[in-house]
Amino acid sequence: MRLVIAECTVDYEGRLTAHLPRAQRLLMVKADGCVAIHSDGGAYKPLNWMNAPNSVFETESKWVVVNPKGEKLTITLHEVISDTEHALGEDPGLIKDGVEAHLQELLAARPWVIEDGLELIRREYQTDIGPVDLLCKSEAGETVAVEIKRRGEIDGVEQLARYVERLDNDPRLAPVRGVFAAQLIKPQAKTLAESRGIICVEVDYDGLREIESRELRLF
Amino acid sequence: MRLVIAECTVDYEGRLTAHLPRAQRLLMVKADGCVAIHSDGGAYKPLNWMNAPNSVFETESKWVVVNPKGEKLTITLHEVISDTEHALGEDPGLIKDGVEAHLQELLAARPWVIEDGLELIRREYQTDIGPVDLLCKSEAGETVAVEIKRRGEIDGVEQLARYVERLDNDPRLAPVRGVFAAQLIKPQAKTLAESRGIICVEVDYDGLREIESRELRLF
DNA sequence: GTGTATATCTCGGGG
DNA sequence: CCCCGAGGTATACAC
Repeated sequence: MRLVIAECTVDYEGRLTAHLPRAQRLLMVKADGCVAIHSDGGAYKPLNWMNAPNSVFETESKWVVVNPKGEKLTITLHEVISDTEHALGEDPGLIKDGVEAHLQELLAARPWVIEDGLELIRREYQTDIGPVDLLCKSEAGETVAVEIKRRGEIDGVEQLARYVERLDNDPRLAPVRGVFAAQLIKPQAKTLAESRGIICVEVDYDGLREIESRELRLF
Repeated sequence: MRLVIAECTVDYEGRLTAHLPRAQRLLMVKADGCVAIHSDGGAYKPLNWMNAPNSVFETESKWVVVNPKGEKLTITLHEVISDTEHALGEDPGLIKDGVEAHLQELLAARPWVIEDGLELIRREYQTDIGPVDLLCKSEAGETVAVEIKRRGEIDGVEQLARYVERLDNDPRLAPVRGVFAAQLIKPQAKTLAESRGIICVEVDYDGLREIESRELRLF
């Protein structure tokens, strides 16, 4: 990784046009060739950047970075304050826990948590407009499409409504109803869900993990 | 801005739980206190981070970063290879062009580009589920809700459909129809729009800018 | 490759 | 403050 501290101006032309007036900034060039220009504030997002794959053409006072899509980043260097390089090697990568995929796993194994008597037919059931998180059968014999989110917002309700509409046209599945399951469901999403005939269920993630670890300890 | 190259392990507990095994990485600390941990690849996104506002508690071999929401980032330093600091000063900031706001401005001033005889009533017309980009009146006297996007995708059509449904319930506005205007509209979005009775219009952004600059030169 | 859904999204604006 | 929408979203995954 190369780190350059420099007084620079920057121009980007691509999906939009953008310009950075002259100032001191950090230029970060990673091993894969991607370039990021950071100021001394503002979270982790750089002011400007160019992702790999790209090509860097470097002269004393100017870097021109282009990519195959025709985007172009031009960095004009007025003064270089520091220029260092460190070989970091491959990173073993981030280990995550607690995202939607895990919530889906937990619920797929325990669909009765969502609704009494619910039985799983299939996870990630494919439709021609995308995958339904859980396809289930209710105690009364209806098909139930379950959409799982960490945070339940309007988009998720729309997504589920599209699936239910599509699935309900399949005579092998009809009648189909929808259940929207999330750790937290926003009021707007609840209102929209109700008007679409979709049931909302708020799920206790920590409680589910508790149950999971108890089950694991039994075996 | 402080830049540290170090062999480290990292743990994050907050909105999720995440762990980074021991490896060499860049630790970036900005003037506002935010911390980002970068590997030597993977675009501009750090492996792990903590945004301002936060507090950093630093000892020889460990940094603990906590924020008011109760999130916690723990960095264990096994070996520090480099530790430098540079004062960059305030950044004048990015100047952008070509985003949705500008497209909306251009169309608000020339609604006839969207549809012959269209007249603007109001920009950012507020409804209880959000703002409509342009509210217009057609030559035939209907109300027309216009949703403007740079790239027209399914989400935008759903959003517009919600607005039209809501506005059509207002007797002062009814009948209301929708027009979906974008530089480029994806086939799926067109199909969905058609099934919702929404008209699609593809807008020539560069052409509009041409017209704008010609108009400016006249005055 | 396109299409779809997720994200510790980030960021900015409005109430 | 939260809510909402846009983003050069980036990223992963299925088809």
